[in-house]
Amino acid sequence: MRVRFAPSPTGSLHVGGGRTALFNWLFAHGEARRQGKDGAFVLRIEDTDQKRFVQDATQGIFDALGWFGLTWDEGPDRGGPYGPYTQSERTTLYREHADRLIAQGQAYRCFCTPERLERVREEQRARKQPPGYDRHCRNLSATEVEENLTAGKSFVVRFATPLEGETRIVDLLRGEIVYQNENLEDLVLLKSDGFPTYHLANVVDDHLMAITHIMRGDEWISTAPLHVLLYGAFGWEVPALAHMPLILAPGGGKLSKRHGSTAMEEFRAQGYLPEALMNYLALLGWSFDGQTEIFSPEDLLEKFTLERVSPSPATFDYAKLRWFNAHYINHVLTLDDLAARVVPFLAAAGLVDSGASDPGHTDYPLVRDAAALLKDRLETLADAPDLMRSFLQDELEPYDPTLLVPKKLGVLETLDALVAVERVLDDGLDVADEVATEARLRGLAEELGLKAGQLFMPIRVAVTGRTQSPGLFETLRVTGTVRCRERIAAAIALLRDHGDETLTAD
RNA sequence: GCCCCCAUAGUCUAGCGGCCCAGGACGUCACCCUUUCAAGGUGAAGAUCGCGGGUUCGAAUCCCGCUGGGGGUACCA
Repeated sequence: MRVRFAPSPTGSLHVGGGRTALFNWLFAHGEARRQGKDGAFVLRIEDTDQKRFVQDATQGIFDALGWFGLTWDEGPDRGGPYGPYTQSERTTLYREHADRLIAQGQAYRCFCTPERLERVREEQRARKQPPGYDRHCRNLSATEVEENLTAGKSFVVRFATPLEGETRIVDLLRGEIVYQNENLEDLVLLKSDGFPTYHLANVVDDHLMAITHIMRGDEWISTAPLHVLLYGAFGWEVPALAHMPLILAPGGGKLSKRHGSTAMEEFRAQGYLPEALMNYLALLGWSFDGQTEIFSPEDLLEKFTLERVSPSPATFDYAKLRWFNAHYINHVLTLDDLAARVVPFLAAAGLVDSGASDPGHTDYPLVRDAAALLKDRLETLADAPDLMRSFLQDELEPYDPTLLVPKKLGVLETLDALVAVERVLDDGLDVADEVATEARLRGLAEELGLKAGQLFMPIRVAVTGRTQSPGLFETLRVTGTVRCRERIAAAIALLRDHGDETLTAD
């Protein structure tokens, strides 16, 4: 069984496209191969629209799919027995096929200008008729065609759609759908610039590339009968069709920038793990048993069946994606894996050297320790710089001194408490020993007549610059005795500097 | 306007005639844990299965209509 993913390089890969690619990949490398069949996933670039072509988009698609974890068996970059896999390199093929249809009388040259087409449509709209091509050139005589040709008029090639009867398509997810031919149009197969439209190129390539199953977005379902008619005109067998449900935006309609990220590369940049995105996207339209939620790529390969893909459109839920991502960070990734993945984000923030993902690097142990403390509150890898900063730099970012003063405690008491902590550190307390540190600080709280929390909060703020952090003692341990000592001293100085105003305000 | 698709809680879904006065997950709320915040644990609220007709002893499940949402209606894919 052979499937294909056929994006057009008009921009970055949309999550909808990413999911279509995923389902194709899961079908070929999972379902097909499990059945002992040959399962090939073909990547084809459909760059037939010269106006919308974007220079580096193809590379961007390769990168996005590669990051996502999909591998293709045949494609522009790796070749294969049915190449070339880029449509702009196959234009003679399409022209030959268009000519063949003209010779068979199943396609014709249309010399109508865009202006005329527009005028016709407007008149139809004015008369409240369905807009569409009026088939003006469908019955031009051979001599008329010759005249136009010798006059050098530009033309497109249109398919001569049957005027009556019906066309049936079988969608694997929906069953049979019947279309009345009278409602179908004479679609353009070849544009005046000699490039094919999607319809021609797609049908020709899918056949020539021996594609057995077409799994594509739902937006193609209404042109499917035209494609089936085309297969028929060529005398080819129609591949199995399955239209994947659309992904909708939270408020309804298409998912666009307005709602948040839409491109695969954006999710990557925002610190989403490919396996979390894959898990989430797989469950948007597919389910295994309605109970299981967590599926590794291997699980998906093992469990995916096209049969269990739902035909109804699904709304993209950013909150649930975040949950999956946090879950993978916290419960699925190993610490070493997480540390390595977090480094690019930390490096971009200037917190560590980009080589720190190497276990042999001097910064690595610190990153790993910090990751161990913070993994339960990282929703995305991009949260890492902010949350891990205090462990990775000597100097703390400036913070509001009033944070040091806990509720129900005065500035002077807080000052006393911090001075006491400083003394404890000077007496040789080693924060590397969490148990000893906790015992000593709890004891200190008692000596000072404070609740543990009242002592812990000023320390936490002094050491991290914020009121929220992992457990205090592990935080101190990873921060290190020297930095702790410096930061306590800095906090004391800070409180003294702001003492006057704070005291009078108190 | 015309053609087509879809329709279970705010969201993703299980369900394919009786096991369902509907199960799981996200989100929400509460409680527990607790040095803060998370994470985790427990629990709760939330769906007259879009509406109306049928078919059937029996329907979320089958049929029809309606409504709603979505897609297409390009020399874009």
